[in-house]
Amino acid sequence: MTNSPIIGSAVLTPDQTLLEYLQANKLPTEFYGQPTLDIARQLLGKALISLVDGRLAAGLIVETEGYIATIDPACHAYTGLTRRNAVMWGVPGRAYVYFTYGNHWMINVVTEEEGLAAAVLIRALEPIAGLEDMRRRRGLHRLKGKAEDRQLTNGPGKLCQALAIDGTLNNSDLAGDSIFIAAVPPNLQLPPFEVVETTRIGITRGVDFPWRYYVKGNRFVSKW
DNA sequence: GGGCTGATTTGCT
DNA sequence: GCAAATCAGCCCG
Repeated sequence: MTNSPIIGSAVLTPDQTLLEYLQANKLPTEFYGQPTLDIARQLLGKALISLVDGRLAAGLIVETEGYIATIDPACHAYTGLTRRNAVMWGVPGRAYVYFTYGNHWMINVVTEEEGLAAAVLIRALEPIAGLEDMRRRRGLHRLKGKAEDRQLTNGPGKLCQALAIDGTLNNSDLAGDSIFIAAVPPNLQLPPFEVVETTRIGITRGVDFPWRYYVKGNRFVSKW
């Protein structure tokens, strides 16, 4: 009960029931074959779920960025196939998880057909389930309240830590069991929102591409 | 709230 | 060697 989300009209959703709903509403693999930037927009409001160590943790995607190797110097695959970026060249609907800055894992959704390297970086989530596990993994266990909860998942490194996503999940199927993306039940959906389209964060090349998308006004967005 | 800086490892040049 | 799709801590005010 302490982990159950309370949304809108104070409907309590036991985690077990929520998990069953999410598992039944996974986005189909065909979804990921659409153009990358369409996917980046459509992922807003969908849930990213992790079932690691038997624990459910999930959040609504509120910020994404597209990366497309053919024309984008900021894309890891821009200069060609390497061992690190190999998953991006593969089939759509997989997770490209990589390590950077000596500390942080990042999760991307692989898009486009096999042979075209492209992906959508998931940059921020609004937590909807498993908040106590997120606090523990983030080292925020003693912190309570909304101000601190914002720190759980308002950045790409933070959300991976909160959901226990690391390199062992690289190339995993996003319609699979460990991590997956799904539509959420009505009581957990974001209220109707506008999408802000702007330039990407933390890069030094391709800085003018307006390939970052976020939910306008959502407080879990990393930067606005 | 904003700016600066160190952390810490991987993989490419 | 060094830059990297970042973050936390510290300073300032």
